[in-house]
Amino acid sequence: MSNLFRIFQGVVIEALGQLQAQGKLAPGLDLDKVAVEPPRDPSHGDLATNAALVLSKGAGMKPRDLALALADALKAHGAVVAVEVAGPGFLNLRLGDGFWRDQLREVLKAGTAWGDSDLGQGQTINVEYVSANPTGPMHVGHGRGAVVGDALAALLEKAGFQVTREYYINDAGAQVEALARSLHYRYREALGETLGPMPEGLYPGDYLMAPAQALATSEGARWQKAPEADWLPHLRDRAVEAMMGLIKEDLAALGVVHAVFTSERKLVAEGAVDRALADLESRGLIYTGVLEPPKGKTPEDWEPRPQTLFRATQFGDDVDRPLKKSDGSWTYFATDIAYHKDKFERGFATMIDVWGADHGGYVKRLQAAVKAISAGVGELDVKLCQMVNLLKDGEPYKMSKRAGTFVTLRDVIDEVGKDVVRFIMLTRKNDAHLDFDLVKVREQSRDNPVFYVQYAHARACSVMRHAALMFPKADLSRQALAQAPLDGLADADELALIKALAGWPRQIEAAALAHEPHRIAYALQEIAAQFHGLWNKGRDAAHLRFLLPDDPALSMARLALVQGVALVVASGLSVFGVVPVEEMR
RNA sequence: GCGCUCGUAGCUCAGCCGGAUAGAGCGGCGGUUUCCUAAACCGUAGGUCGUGGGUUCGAAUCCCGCCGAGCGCACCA
Repeated sequence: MSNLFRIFQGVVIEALGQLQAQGKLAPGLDLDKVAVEPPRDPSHGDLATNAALVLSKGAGMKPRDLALALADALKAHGAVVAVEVAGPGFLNLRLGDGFWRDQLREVLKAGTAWGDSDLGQGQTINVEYVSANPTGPMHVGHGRGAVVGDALAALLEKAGFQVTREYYINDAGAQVEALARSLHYRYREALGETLGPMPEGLYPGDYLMAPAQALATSEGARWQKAPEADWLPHLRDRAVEAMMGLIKEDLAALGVVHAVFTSERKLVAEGAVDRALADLESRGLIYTGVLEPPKGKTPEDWEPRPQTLFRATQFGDDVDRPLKKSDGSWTYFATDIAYHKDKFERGFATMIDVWGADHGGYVKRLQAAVKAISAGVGELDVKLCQMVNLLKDGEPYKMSKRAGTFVTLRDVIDEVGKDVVRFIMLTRKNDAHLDFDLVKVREQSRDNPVFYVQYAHARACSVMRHAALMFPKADLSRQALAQAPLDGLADADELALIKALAGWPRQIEAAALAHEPHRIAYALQEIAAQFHGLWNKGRDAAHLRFLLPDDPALSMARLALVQGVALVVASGLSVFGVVPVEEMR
């Protein structure tokens, strides 16, 4: 465990135990609320604990008295150089410079594994993301879900969870039948027929032309005049296969690879839906009833009729939800229940789904279903991704299929590169709108976070390269730097940067627990800002420069810090699936 | 009408399962600058955290009402 805040939480709890053993503190207190965190204001110290505040009531002591007693106990710890009671009863701890320098050694020893955590204890988590309908290439919005899901999966892995990346193929509904008809249409064109514009409700994009041509070549005209019922299943399979091929190419271009692809059609064919619903049925959670129309917005063709309903209201949903369509087939919800039951039975008590925000109204019912099919054990977290506003130099870059300015995910990746796409997609909370400016993301300026963070890494690498020239005989490997004397690192900003690097494991754990990969982007920007700030100090004050030709020893100490920065930036970028650059072009 | 997501500085947004004087970038204002290759740097002004209650030692954070924005609302996914 490298999260020193968790380590010191243990230290505090141990100290409290000592007080209890000495009869200075009441026994049997609930210590769960005792937290150790960084103080808002660094001048307050390095660590702060609320122990006295949260325990005072149960202990029957004034917070300040408890704090003073705890302070005495904590002073015994070797790394602690000062303990102060502050405010209403906070305890601020200050750790010695030597402790922090040792933390930097730990960073160097760990390399990009710095921040890896045992928090998850190998617990399995299923992250389902993208799951775009196989009806065409991915657009930019899908790309956001892809990046968020992928980074979240990597983040959880770094935090010690065992993650399965999964894609659910919606290959069973009316949409893929429309896709099959669209393919048939293109197929007839490929065979030489001249048809008008694609009928309403079909997929008019030209991405079906190649699969249609392939179909015409390999299977000839046998489906050209045949009745729909004869060719539809076959063409549907061909079309889905082709579209999944497209999607996988797009994902590959983005560096996203799923471990498991689950087919809705296959799930239905194997009877998973029947089994899941039989299970619910046996527990009395399914009934036939008539739903009220939504108040204030009654659909025009509303007709009260009995439906097969799941008792979602028993699990926190607002109304009971239909499982069968009027034609007798399953609703999407019914198959989704089966799918999540399947995931649960495959060993995933914790499931995360990444969806577009327009599916927000669907969250409650599926969470209700997960509770129902897992006897309350399973947990579903849904991350909703808001829209991506594509801009070009501040102007809206409107996407319109008709005007031919439809921008696919692939277009954007080809234009700015996968690493830029990935990073930018993670610079906002998933549920906030995201502006993606094709021009600004390539600017080399302070307000372009991709550049700013990459530049920190490149600058650090640049300093290392210079060091190799300046001190040709020195061993600059991170292992060697970890052994170097670091006493020279004494400037306040240097120590502050070390503390930021030392706090990295906590950032990883907090982001992982919250299922919020975007926090890593902000953490990286802060570390980059501190590093650039330190570099800039060297411009005016020559004695603060990293490389001092006349002082190899101090240079080595500072190179340890520079190398530490590069490693932490690389550690964070690896979570994002972004390659750290060694120099800016 | 109901539900979901949200409402923080002029703009774009952070704010870590409640914590100590609310942060960053851009923009504004005032300076500095060609420097370890580095496309700048330093300083400064600016906020009733939509609003009204409540819980708490303590609320931007949790609960309720209201206002406003986006999304969704049987049988599409």
